Amino acid sequence: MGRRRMSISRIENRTTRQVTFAKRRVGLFKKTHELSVLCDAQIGLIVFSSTGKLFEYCSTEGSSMEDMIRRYRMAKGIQNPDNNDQLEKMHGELTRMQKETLNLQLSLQRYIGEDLSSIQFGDLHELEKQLEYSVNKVRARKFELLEQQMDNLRRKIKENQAALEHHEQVATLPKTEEHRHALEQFPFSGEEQPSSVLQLATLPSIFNPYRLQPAQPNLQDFFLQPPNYGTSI
Amino acid sequence: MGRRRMSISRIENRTTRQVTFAKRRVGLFKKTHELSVLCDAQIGLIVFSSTGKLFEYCSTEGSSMEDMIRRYRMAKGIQNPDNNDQLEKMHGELTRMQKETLNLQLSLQRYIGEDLSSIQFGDLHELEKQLEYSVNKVRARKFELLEQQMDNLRRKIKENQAALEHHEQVATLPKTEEHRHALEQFPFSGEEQPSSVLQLATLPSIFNPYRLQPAQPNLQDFFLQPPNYGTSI
DNA sequence: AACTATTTATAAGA
DNA sequence: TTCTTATAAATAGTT
Repeated sequence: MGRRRMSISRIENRTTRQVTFAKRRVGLFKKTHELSVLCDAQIGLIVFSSTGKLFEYCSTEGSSMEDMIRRYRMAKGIQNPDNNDQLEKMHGELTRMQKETLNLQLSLQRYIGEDLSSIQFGDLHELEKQLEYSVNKVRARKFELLEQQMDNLRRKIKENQAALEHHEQVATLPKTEEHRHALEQFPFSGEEQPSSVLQLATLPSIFNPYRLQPAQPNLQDFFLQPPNYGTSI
Repeated sequence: MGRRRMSISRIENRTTRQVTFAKRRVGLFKKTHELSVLCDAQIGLIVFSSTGKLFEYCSTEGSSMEDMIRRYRMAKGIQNPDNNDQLEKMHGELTRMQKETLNLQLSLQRYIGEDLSSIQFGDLHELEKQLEYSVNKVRARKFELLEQQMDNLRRKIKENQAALEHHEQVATLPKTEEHRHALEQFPFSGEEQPSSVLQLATLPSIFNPYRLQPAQPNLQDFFLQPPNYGTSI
């Protein structure tokens, strides 16, 4: 539809191509609009020029290209594959975690001696035994640490004494004071621990969780279950 | 471009509209293709007829409409807003829950007497006190329940005795056997509890979580942290 | 689905 | 660029 018949293949002349693009682009959008109006069709048109510029048309009824895309995907049976899958997965995980956390919280409550009214006698007895076992373990551990400290102190005293005796032979000034000071720097360090454990022991108190604060309430924003009991000690 | 000039507004005659749609649709797709070829443009065209049928064109170079959509969103700076937002949110929640669960698991470990090696002496002492407090609470509760049972039994015995005495006056057959049987049906039901608590007490054992199995390992599939310690009693 | 009178789109030129 | 115009293409109404 011009002065000359032309074959449909890429226009090599850059200028001509750009001019043609501009003209035909307008024509295409016009025809698109006409079709959508005349025939009551929903049309979305996305055009990227060879220079990368974006032109779009959408026969919007209030909505926009995104709605067009949604409808397109609906029609194709594609449910936003990548993203939706992930969402599903995450939701499942969240639900499971929620349950797990709830169970853990309930367990902790029992060990903390809260809300015992809902426990049957037999289970109470089991709980008592468990707690006794734990106390014994804790006491044993305390004893262990105390013994180690004692050993350490005894050793230090021995060393001190040896040094002192040696000193009395060599010089007159006693170094006892210095030793005591060095000891006070580390008020309790009974055991030779592997470094990783040492690190753990010096972590912030949030990692000594048995003195933890009540459960974070942030989930209530997202889900509907309201547990909301303090795990206070 | 027809026998008659026509205004661009919805064609009311259904048949005419559908015929026109078919004709113009072909024309539109042809023009779309021509533009993409002549001017080296990338074009995506989505058409829904008024009857809901989908037609699409995409100037694909190996890729398809989905790539077109991706490029479109890139160009618009939109990164799938709704969905991505939700993903972000969920991920945040999951991370928080993970931390919470980890903390709870660590707490439980302590109350169960496991992995005490990483606890400092002072904290051990606190833990001991907490455990002692819990044991006392549990024992108090047990005592409470026992007392209630005793009261119940005493009352039943009294009733029994009264009934027996009354019986000796009225008939000769003693009803003691029947009473004992009735009691055995409920081996331990000391207390008059509110119905909600009663319900809780008879829930499946998953809700008596202090005898719970080790933490569910399902998260390892999804995340990289491997806690994996049994919370066995 | 094919025809054709007419309108519309547009290639090339100004 | 934009406007003009000769001509190709599209298509409304008809068959």
